Amino acid sequence: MPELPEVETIKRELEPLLVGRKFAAVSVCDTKIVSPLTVEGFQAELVGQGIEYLRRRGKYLFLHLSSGKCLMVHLRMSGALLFDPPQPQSHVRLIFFLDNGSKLVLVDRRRLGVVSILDSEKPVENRLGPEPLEPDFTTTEFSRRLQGRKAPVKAVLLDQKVVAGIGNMYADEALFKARIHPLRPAGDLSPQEIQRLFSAIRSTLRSAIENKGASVDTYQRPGGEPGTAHFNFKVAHCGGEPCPKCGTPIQRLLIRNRGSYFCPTCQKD
DNA sequence: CATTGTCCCTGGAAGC
DNA sequence: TGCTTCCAGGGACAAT
Repeated sequence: MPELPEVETIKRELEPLLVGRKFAAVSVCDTKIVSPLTVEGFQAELVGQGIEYLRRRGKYLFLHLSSGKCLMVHLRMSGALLFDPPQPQSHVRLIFFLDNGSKLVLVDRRRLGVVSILDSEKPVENRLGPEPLEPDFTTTEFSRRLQGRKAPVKAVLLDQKVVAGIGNMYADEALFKARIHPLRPAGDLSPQEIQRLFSAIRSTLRSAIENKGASVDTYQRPGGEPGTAHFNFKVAHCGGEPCPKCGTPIQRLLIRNRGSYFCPTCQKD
């Protein structure tokens, strides 16, 4: 499930392969993914367009086109962008043919992924909070965004308007590292806890990027390789296993219908 | 505005 | 063995 580190990895690895290329043709294998555009409308926006640069914002990926518009891609749960896959793939939704004979294939087993053509990043930007690894994300800013919120801190971390790019796995990992129980009301955290969580979010995401993302489900990099970040997971998807710090079995509970993993000893209520 | 619940979607696992 | 049911979860959206 691509979260910030996975999308960042995909962006970095696709960048040298795509920038400077042109779209020669586009095959739409699943018309739902380009909705509300028609197949013809989607193709008309892309064919002949050059790819000038790539940008990631939260879990969104943008390919900026020579027309000034951009192709927005959100992979959601099961999407992947594969560059020149050697084997025929199942669940192919879109094929982008480039002017050098290469192709970029969007596969998405569960069909939750979203693709659209936008005039700018603005509509997405307006829905997102700060980038957790950029300088404008500070403890003061983070603290201000948690202020007064009564919802569980785990739920608030998943709110993309608070911080962009954190998903279920990295929220659990950051809370464990900061030793904070996922059900604590976000607005009740002490300044020390906010500082710990702030640092934990950043170090968890940075380390995951260094490890090229976590291949827990269907995530694969554009060349088909897995990431290795999941080998460092302490709690995420580790229900029943002993906590690496104290040996207590990792517990799982549902918060807003999201499976949440934590150590009941290290993360006190 | 903050918060909560529902829906989308499908392959694999679990249950009968 | 074969069928049905449940589950994973990001984010848009509606309701309160």
